[in-house]
Amino acid sequence: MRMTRLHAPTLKEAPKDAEVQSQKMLVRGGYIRKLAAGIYDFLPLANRVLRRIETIIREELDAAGAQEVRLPMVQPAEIWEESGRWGFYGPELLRLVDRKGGNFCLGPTHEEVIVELVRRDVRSWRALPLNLYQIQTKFRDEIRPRAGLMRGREFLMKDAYSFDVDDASALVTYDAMYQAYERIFARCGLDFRAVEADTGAIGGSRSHEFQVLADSGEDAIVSCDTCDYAANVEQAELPVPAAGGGPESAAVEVVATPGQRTIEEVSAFLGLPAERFIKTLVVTVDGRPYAVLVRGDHEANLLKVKRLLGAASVELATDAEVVAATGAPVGFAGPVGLKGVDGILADHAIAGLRDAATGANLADAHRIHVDAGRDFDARYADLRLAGDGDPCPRCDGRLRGFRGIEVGHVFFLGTKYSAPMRCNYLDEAGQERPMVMGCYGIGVSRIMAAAVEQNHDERGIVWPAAIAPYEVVILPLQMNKPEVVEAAEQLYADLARAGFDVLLDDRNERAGSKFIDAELIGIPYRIAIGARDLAEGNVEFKQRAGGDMERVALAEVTSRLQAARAERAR
RNA sequence: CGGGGUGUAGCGCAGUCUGGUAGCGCGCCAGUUUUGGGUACUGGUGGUCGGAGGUUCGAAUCCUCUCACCCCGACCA
Repeated sequence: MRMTRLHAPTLKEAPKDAEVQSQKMLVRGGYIRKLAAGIYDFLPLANRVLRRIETIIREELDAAGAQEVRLPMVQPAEIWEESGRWGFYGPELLRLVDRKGGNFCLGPTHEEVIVELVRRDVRSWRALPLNLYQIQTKFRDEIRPRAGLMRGREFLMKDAYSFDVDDASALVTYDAMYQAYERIFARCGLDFRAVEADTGAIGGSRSHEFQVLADSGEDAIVSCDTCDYAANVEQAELPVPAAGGGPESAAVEVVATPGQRTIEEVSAFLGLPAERFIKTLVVTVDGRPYAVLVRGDHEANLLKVKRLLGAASVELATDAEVVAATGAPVGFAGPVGLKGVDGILADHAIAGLRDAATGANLADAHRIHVDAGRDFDARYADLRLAGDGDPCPRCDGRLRGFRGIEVGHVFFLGTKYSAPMRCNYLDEAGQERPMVMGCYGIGVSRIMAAAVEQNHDERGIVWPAAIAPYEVVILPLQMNKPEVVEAAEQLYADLARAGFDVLLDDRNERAGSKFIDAELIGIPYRIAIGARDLAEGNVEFKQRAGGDMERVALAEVTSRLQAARAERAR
């Protein structure tokens, strides 16, 4: 491709609404343009990157036995009512009404559509397992789209759905997809971790996220420094700590703490370290108030509360609800004598606490010398959020915290959709059974952004070669020197013939502009042709990812690039 | 949805307080010049000042309403 023909409008300055590096660089490099909040145009360079990612996905999924389909984006409400999600999904589901008054939505995901497709035509155990996937634009009306492509409303996604005869077979499929995912992200040149994850709104019983490690990631994950345990912090389990205990403290005493609400304030005021505090959160569980206790230096994980109680919703109580439950303003709740709640739940770390401090359920007052067990009772469980430095639940190692960008997610769904939607088959005994499903997503456009987040420098993008829009860029440095232009044209033709995706910067620009744009766009290999070196029959070869500038004979360029390719493949 | 902020040329911004009919840098077009890290100079193109209504002799500027976008939070996962 010639730069004079390529529609890649590069910018010197990033638009002011760009927030993260990937967004700034993709906009500046002429890859994307924003049309509306969370909705982007993909220009030719971006389209090429997306296609290369798609190709890797298709190769690996086809090899794993999946088949590609294309499903509608506009979906009728009926199938969502049947699965129970029409009422459940919330405003994130963009709903439409057609001219006849029929209700539809833009597909945020395709479980309903695929189940409708499969149950219609698949009746026999002989047809299973079946695994279908598509690569398609999805729409989720996010309340707040942000971070460019990383959390848009419209985005490109690969979604796959598997159907098996039983759990054992479905787990084999799950593992095959898990391994295909590892190959896909590795081939894309990403540094990632597969982590145990919550199943969330999709539902199901087993789930892993594939997280690209990047400081700008929205997700917090922990990974053991010794074994291979890794999990989203929302999901991460913590081992039950050794029972604390110790001598009984003095009798509980109420002390005045005027205006001191946060652990930090009270800790400073009373001169007690945060780990001697019992933090008391009032939460509303399916409409009923509960107290959740965690140590002052810990954070509660409300998802764990939700799972423990099997609740549909758990949220932090409003100020009014706190007052109703504790009789005191927000900031002074405590477990001692707490009557206004349906139950008191406490993290394991609370069990051994002696001589602790906590809210007094009175305005401007706290209690000290509080002993767990003596002064209050609670139901103990693992309720806190894991973090950097916490013990691993599987071995003696320590958990380390990372930020991640979720680029893939695999779910073991079981019969969550197949049972209510009657997606059944007949087994060998002629018995009707629900199919056992799995679903598997990859954020294709998000991979593009994540790759940039993980691979850039101050000058621009540094694409992993496997997903770069072009492999080589040729820069003729003096367009007024016929021999330079001629050599560049010849090399361009030769490299194309040798099977390289090559870009020729044939613009009548100065050398500086060409270098700067080539670095911004991030093409892995750069061949600069200048009159001085050319007189000796040489050109300059440089890899975007680093390394020194190499002087290479013009005739050797193709073999030098082939060597670079081979090096990469190792 | 709550809080905060911004809308003026393709991009980045000044002008708004104190009303007088729109400007700077970059880009783009033409020419000259230059040619190994965003050359220099000259000339030029380009704007319903987010939109509607109002006040006024006169509104980018003041008032009312409205839309869009961004940030923090909640939400989602």
